[in-house]
Amino acid sequence: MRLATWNVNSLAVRLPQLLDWLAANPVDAIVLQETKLTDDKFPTLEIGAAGYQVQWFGQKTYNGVALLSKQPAQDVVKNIVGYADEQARVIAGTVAGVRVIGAYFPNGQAPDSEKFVYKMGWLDGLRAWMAEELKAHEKVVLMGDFNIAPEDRDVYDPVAWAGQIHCTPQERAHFQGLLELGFVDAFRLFEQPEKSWSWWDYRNLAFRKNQGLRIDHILVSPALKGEVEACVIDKLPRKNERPSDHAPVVVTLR
DNA sequence: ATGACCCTCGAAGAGGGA
Repeated sequence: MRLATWNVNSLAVRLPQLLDWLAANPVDAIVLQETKLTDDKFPTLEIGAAGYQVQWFGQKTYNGVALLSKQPAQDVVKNIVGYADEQARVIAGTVAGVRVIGAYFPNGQAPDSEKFVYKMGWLDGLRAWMAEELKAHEKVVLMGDFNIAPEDRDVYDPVAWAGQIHCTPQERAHFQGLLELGFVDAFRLFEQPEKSWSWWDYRNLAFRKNQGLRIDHILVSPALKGEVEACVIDKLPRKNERPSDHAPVVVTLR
Protein backbone atom coordinates (compact mmCIF):
# COMPACT_ATOMS: atom_id res chain seq x y z
CA MET A 1 0.00 0.00 0.00
CA ARG A 2 1.28 3.45 -0.91
CA LEU A 3 0.03 6.67 0.64
CA ALA A 4 1.00 10.24 -0.16
CA THR A 5 0.52 13.82 0.95
CA TRP A 6 0.89 16.96 -1.12
CA ASN A 7 0.23 20.63 -0.47
CA VAL A 8 -0.77 21.65 -3.99
CA ASN A 9 -1.17 25.39 -3.29
CA SER A 10 -4.37 25.76 -5.34
CA LEU A 11 -5.91 22.69 -6.90
CA ALA A 12 -7.40 24.85 -9.66
CA VAL A 13 -3.86 25.63 -10.83
CA ARG A 14 -2.27 22.28 -10.00
CA LEU A 15 -4.95 19.81 -11.15
CA PRO A 16 -3.12 18.86 -14.37
CA GLN A 17 0.07 18.29 -12.38
CA LEU A 18 -1.81 16.19 -9.83
CA LEU A 19 -3.32 14.01 -12.56
CA ASP A 20 0.07 13.61 -14.22
CA TRP A 21 1.63 12.72 -10.89
CA LEU A 22 -1.06 10.15 -10.05
CA ALA A 23 -0.65 8.55 -13.48
CA ALA A 24 3.06 8.13 -12.77
CA ASN A 25 2.55 7.33 -9.06
CA PRO A 26 -0.66 5.32 -8.69
CA VAL A 27 -0.79 5.53 -4.89
CA ASP A 28 -3.67 3.92 -3.02
CA ALA A 29 -4.53 7.22 -1.39
CA ILE A 30 -3.31 10.81 -1.33
CA VAL A 31 -4.29 13.72 0.88
CA LEU A 32 -4.12 17.25 -0.51
CA GLN A 33 -3.77 20.56 1.28
CA GLU A 34 -4.46 24.13 0.22
CA THR A 35 -6.97 23.21 -2.46
CA LYS A 36 -8.30 26.78 -2.07
CA LEU A 37 -11.67 25.78 -3.53
CA THR A 38 -15.22 26.01 -2.27
CA ASP A 39 -16.89 22.60 -2.34
CA ASP A 40 -19.02 23.44 -5.38
CA LYS A 41 -15.86 24.06 -7.44
CA PHE A 42 -14.12 20.79 -6.55
CA PRO A 43 -13.03 18.86 -9.69
CA THR A 44 -14.73 15.58 -8.82
CA LEU A 45 -15.22 14.48 -12.43
CA GLU A 46 -11.56 14.78 -13.45
CA ILE A 47 -10.40 12.99 -10.31
CA GLY A 48 -13.01 10.28 -10.74
CA ALA A 49 -11.92 9.78 -14.32
CA ALA A 50 -8.39 9.21 -13.01
CA GLY A 51 -9.70 6.26 -11.03
CA TYR A 52 -10.00 7.81 -7.59
CA GLN A 53 -12.79 8.13 -5.08
CA VAL A 54 -12.66 11.51 -3.43
CA GLN A 55 -13.75 13.26 -0.27
CA TRP A 56 -13.26 17.01 -0.09
CA PHE A 57 -13.68 19.84 2.36
CA GLY A 58 -13.01 23.37 1.29
CA GLN A 59 -13.70 27.06 1.80
CA LYS A 60 -13.27 30.23 -0.17
CA THR A 61 -9.74 31.45 -0.98
CA TYR A 62 -7.82 29.70 1.80
CA ASN A 63 -7.03 26.24 3.17
CA GLY A 64 -9.09 23.30 1.87
CA VAL A 65 -8.22 19.60 1.99
CA ALA A 66 -9.12 16.41 0.13
CA LEU A 67 -8.71 12.65 0.42
CA LEU A 68 -8.39 10.69 -2.80
CA SER A 69 -8.40 6.91 -2.64
CA LYS A 70 -8.78 3.96 -4.96
CA GLN A 71 -10.98 2.18 -2.41
CA PRO A 72 -13.79 4.29 -1.01
CA ALA A 73 -13.09 5.99 2.30
CA GLN A 74 -15.28 4.98 5.24
CA ASP A 75 -16.23 6.95 8.36
CA VAL A 76 -15.18 10.29 6.89
CA VAL A 77 -14.56 13.12 9.34
CA LYS A 78 -13.97 16.78 8.53
CA ASN A 79 -11.84 18.86 10.89
CA ILE A 80 -10.70 17.92 14.37
CA VAL A 81 -13.30 16.12 16.46
CA GLY A 82 -13.82 18.15 19.62
CA TYR A 83 -12.21 21.34 18.29
CA ALA A 84 -14.52 23.88 16.68
CA ASP A 85 -12.74 25.46 13.71
CA GLU A 86 -13.87 27.98 11.13
CA GLN A 87 -11.15 26.84 8.75
CA ALA A 88 -11.17 23.73 6.53
CA ARG A 89 -7.96 21.96 7.53
CA VAL A 90 -8.55 18.25 8.13
CA ILE A 91 -10.13 15.31 6.34
CA ALA A 92 -10.00 11.74 7.60
CA GLY A 93 -11.31 8.41 6.40
CA THR A 94 -10.65 4.70 6.68
CA VAL A 95 -9.15 3.30 3.49
CA ALA A 96 -8.61 -0.46 3.16
CA GLY A 97 -8.41 -0.81 6.93
CA VAL A 98 -6.06 2.11 7.50
CA ARG A 99 -7.26 5.25 9.26
CA VAL A 100 -5.91 8.03 7.01
CA ILE A 101 -5.87 11.56 8.41
CA GLY A 102 -4.88 14.40 6.13
CA ALA A 103 -4.15 17.73 7.78
CA TYR A 104 -3.14 21.24 6.87
CA PHE A 105 -1.66 22.59 10.09
CA PRO A 106 -1.93 26.35 10.64
CA ASN A 107 1.05 28.37 9.48
CA GLY A 108 1.26 30.51 12.60
CA GLN A 109 2.77 33.52 10.80
CA ALA A 110 5.03 34.67 13.68
CA PRO A 111 5.56 33.54 17.26
CA ASP A 112 4.13 36.80 18.66
CA SER A 113 1.02 36.81 16.47
CA GLU A 114 -2.63 35.91 17.04
CA LYS A 115 -2.21 33.25 14.36
CA PHE A 116 0.41 31.57 16.52
CA VAL A 117 -2.07 31.45 19.41
CA TYR A 118 -4.56 29.81 17.03
CA LYS A 119 -1.89 27.33 15.91
CA MET A 120 -1.18 26.30 19.51
CA GLY A 121 -4.87 25.80 20.27
CA TRP A 122 -5.34 23.83 17.07
CA LEU A 123 -2.36 21.62 17.97
CA ASP A 124 -3.81 20.98 21.45
CA GLY A 125 -7.07 19.92 19.82
CA LEU A 126 -5.27 17.70 17.33
CA ARG A 127 -3.26 15.94 20.02
CA ALA A 128 -6.37 15.17 22.10
CA TRP A 129 -8.15 13.83 19.03
CA MET A 130 -5.19 11.76 17.90
CA ALA A 131 -5.02 10.10 21.32
CA GLU A 132 -8.61 8.97 20.73
CA GLU A 133 -7.96 7.86 17.15
CA LEU A 134 -5.00 5.77 18.28
CA LYS A 135 -7.23 4.05 20.84
CA ALA A 136 -9.95 3.45 18.26
CA HIS A 137 -7.74 2.23 15.38
CA GLU A 138 -4.62 0.08 15.20
CA LYS A 139 -3.47 1.37 11.83
CA VAL A 140 -3.38 5.16 11.76
CA VAL A 141 -1.52 7.45 9.37
CA LEU A 142 -1.41 11.18 10.14
CA MET A 143 0.03 13.08 7.22
CA GLY A 144 0.02 16.49 5.65
CA ASP A 145 1.59 19.91 5.78
CA PHE A 146 2.53 20.20 9.45
CA ASN A 147 4.16 23.63 9.12
CA ILE A 148 6.68 22.41 11.70
CA ALA A 149 10.34 21.60 11.05
CA PRO A 150 10.88 19.02 13.83
CA GLU A 151 14.66 19.34 14.17
CA ASP A 152 17.53 21.54 13.05
CA ARG A 153 18.46 18.98 10.41
CA ASP A 154 15.09 19.74 8.81
CA VAL A 155 16.12 23.35 8.16
CA TYR A 156 18.58 24.59 5.53
CA ASP A 157 19.84 27.37 7.79
CA PRO A 158 18.98 26.47 11.39
CA VAL A 159 20.84 29.48 12.79
CA ALA A 160 18.85 31.96 10.72
CA TRP A 161 15.61 30.11 11.46
CA ALA A 162 16.21 29.61 15.19
CA GLY A 163 13.05 30.65 17.04
CA GLN A 164 11.31 31.60 13.79
CA ILE A 165 7.93 30.27 12.77
CA HIS A 166 8.00 26.51 12.03
CA CYS A 167 11.08 26.18 14.28
CA THR A 168 9.95 27.49 17.67
CA PRO A 169 10.37 25.27 20.74
CA GLN A 170 6.59 25.35 21.24
CA GLU A 171 5.90 23.97 17.75
CA ARG A 172 8.62 21.36 18.08
CA ALA A 173 7.23 20.31 21.46
CA HIS A 174 3.88 19.72 19.79
CA PHE A 175 5.52 17.55 17.15
CA GLN A 176 7.26 15.59 19.92
CA GLY A 177 3.91 15.32 21.67
CA LEU A 178 2.53 13.44 18.68
CA LEU A 179 5.52 11.10 18.81
CA GLU A 180 4.89 10.59 22.53
CA LEU A 181 1.41 9.34 21.64
CA GLY A 182 3.18 6.56 19.74
CA PHE A 183 3.37 8.02 16.24
CA VAL A 184 6.58 7.44 14.30
CA ASP A 185 8.04 9.80 11.68
CA ALA A 186 8.15 7.42 8.70
CA PHE A 187 10.76 9.49 6.87
CA ARG A 188 13.27 9.06 9.70
CA LEU A 189 12.92 5.28 9.76
CA PHE A 190 15.38 5.27 6.87
CA GLU A 191 18.73 6.67 5.86
CA GLN A 192 17.93 9.85 3.95
CA PRO A 193 19.99 12.28 1.94
CA GLU A 194 21.36 15.24 3.90
CA LYS A 195 19.38 18.40 3.27
CA SER A 196 16.09 16.70 2.51
CA TRP A 197 13.32 19.29 2.30
CA SER A 198 9.65 19.19 1.36
CA TRP A 199 9.18 22.92 0.83
CA TRP A 200 11.27 25.58 -0.91
CA ASP A 201 10.37 29.27 -0.98
CA TYR A 202 9.29 30.57 -4.37
CA ARG A 203 11.67 33.49 -3.88
CA ASN A 204 15.41 33.76 -4.03
CA LEU A 205 15.97 30.77 -6.35
CA ALA A 206 15.50 28.69 -3.21
CA PHE A 207 14.80 25.43 -5.01
CA ARG A 208 17.83 25.79 -7.29
CA LYS A 209 19.98 26.48 -4.22
CA ASN A 210 18.20 23.72 -2.26
CA GLN A 211 17.26 26.09 0.52
CA GLY A 212 14.18 24.62 2.14
CA LEU A 213 12.46 23.08 5.12
CA ARG A 214 11.07 19.64 5.86
CA ILE A 215 7.59 20.52 7.08
CA ASP A 216 5.43 17.91 5.30
CA HIS A 217 5.33 14.68 7.24
CA ILE A 218 3.88 11.18 7.43
CA LEU A 219 3.42 9.78 10.93
CA VAL A 220 2.39 6.15 11.42
CA SER A 221 0.93 4.39 14.45
CA PRO A 222 2.97 1.78 16.36
CA ALA A 223 1.18 -1.12 14.63
CA LEU A 224 2.31 0.23 11.25
CA LYS A 225 5.92 0.98 12.15
CA GLY A 226 7.14 -2.46 11.16
CA GLU A 227 5.13 -2.31 7.94
CA VAL A 228 6.88 0.74 6.52
CA GLU A 229 9.07 -0.23 3.58
CA ALA A 230 10.02 3.21 2.31
CA CYS A 231 9.33 6.91 2.73
CA VAL A 232 10.52 9.46 0.20
CA ILE A 233 10.06 13.08 -0.81
CA ASP A 234 9.43 13.36 -4.54
CA LYS A 235 11.20 16.53 -5.67
CA LEU A 236 10.28 16.02 -9.33
CA PRO A 237 7.04 18.03 -9.34
CA ARG A 238 8.92 20.99 -7.85
CA LYS A 239 10.74 21.16 -11.20
CA ASN A 240 7.49 21.59 -13.15
CA GLU A 241 6.54 24.88 -14.71
CA ARG A 242 4.32 26.71 -12.20
CA PRO A 243 5.05 24.23 -9.42
CA SER A 244 3.60 24.06 -5.97
CA ASP A 245 6.15 25.26 -3.43
CA HIS A 246 5.72 21.87 -1.66
CA ALA A 247 6.76 18.42 -2.87
CA PRO A 248 4.75 15.24 -2.32
CA VAL A 249 5.82 12.80 0.39
CA VAL A 250 5.14 9.11 -0.20
CA VAL A 251 5.12 6.15 2.19
CA THR A 252 5.09 2.50 1.16
CA LEU A 253 3.50 0.01 3.56
CA ARG A 254 3.93 -3.74 3.31
C1' DA B 1 17.72 45.31 1.11
C1' DT B 2 12.23 45.73 6.30
C1' DG B 3 13.15 42.93 -1.00
C1' DA B 4 12.84 39.19 -4.24
C1' DC B 5 7.50 34.75 -5.62
C1' DC B 6 2.92 32.81 -6.17
C1' DC B 7 -2.12 32.54 -5.40
C1' DT B 8 -6.87 34.65 -4.57
C1' DC B 9 -10.08 38.19 -5.28
C1' DG B 10 -11.31 41.06 -8.57
C1' DA B 11 -9.88 44.46 -11.59
C1' DA B 12 -5.31 47.54 -8.16
C1' DG B 13 -3.02 46.05 -4.82
C1' DA B 14 -3.57 43.77 -0.33
C1' DG B 15 -3.45 39.55 2.42
C1' DG B 16 -1.59 35.09 3.15
C1' DG B 17 1.66 31.76 2.68
C1' DA B 18 6.35 29.88 4.98
